[in-house]
Amino acid sequence: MSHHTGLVASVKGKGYRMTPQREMILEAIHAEGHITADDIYQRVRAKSPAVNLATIYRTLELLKELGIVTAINAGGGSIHYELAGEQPHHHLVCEGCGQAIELDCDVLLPLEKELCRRYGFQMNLNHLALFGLCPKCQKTKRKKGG
Amino acid sequence: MSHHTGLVASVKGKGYRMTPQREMILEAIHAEGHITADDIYQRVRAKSPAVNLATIYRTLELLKELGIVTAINAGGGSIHYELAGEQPHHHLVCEGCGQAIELDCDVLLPLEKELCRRYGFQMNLNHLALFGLCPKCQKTKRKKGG
DNA sequence: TTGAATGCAAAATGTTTGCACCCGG
DNA sequence: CCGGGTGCAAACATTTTGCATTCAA
Repeated sequence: MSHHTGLVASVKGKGYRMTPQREMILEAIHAEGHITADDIYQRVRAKSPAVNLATIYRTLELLKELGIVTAINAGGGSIHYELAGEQPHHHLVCEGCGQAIELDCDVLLPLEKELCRRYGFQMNLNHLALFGLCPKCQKTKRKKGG
Repeated sequence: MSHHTGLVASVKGKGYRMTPQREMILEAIHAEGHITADDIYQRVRAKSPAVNLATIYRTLELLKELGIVTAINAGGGSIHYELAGEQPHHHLVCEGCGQAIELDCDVLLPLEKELCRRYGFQMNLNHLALFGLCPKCQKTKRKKGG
């Protein structure tokens, strides 16, 4: 009984088949929190070398449609995926080293309110990626000549 | 005498050559405000069919290094470029109708401060796109059944 | 049994690079 | 003149697609 049993049920419940590939993919996403298609591929291949990258992408597409995972375009190459349904949260993506820091969603509430008040704009809080520099890379940049 | 004369001077002033290609590329960015590499390519090709896409990318790379243009990763495929030096600004992008509302940058200052205080994260305020629904599309969505 | 799911290979997309030639300063 | 800039072609990285085969239900 693995930790993503509920997700397996989600897929089956919506009339889709559960395959070992899909189970491994869900497991990988669950384990990493957020992960790229290729990282899922590496992880799955470690268990089962025959699995194909196309399957990863097709499965991710399906899981997106089912609302089970969300895509995060963190910029700079590849898309990250994570389980939806987790309470909405956000990432601070470092433009220096690429790491993504998790961001408590309450940090954004004042901004959400203000956008609504000033522009009548209803901000999408499903998932947001903010770009910038993490503490470490700020230092590095200062050394190199910023 | 075109409108991007100052930009041409910027490039030459920093010891780089000004070529017809670079001039057309600058003109395209200036004309569109923000634009993808491929859209620059189309625009430039209309004037001068021999120009190569690789030149567009190499020029954009140079212009970025010189601080003349900024790259905006708006998610979903291709990177947008715009002239730097414009005062930093942001967009509220409506997921319903696609329109982009300009956003005063002072709205983001409290958030910037908080991210710095809580995470030591230095947010990139060059250009930000926030997604959501404009007032009109909020109404539409309510009608259709949201 | 049977059509959804997979593997494989090839294509599409966006971007980068090596190299010989060219031309702006 | 000469090194930076260009065109061209090919490589690259990520993602998508067509098709024959396989397997979950």
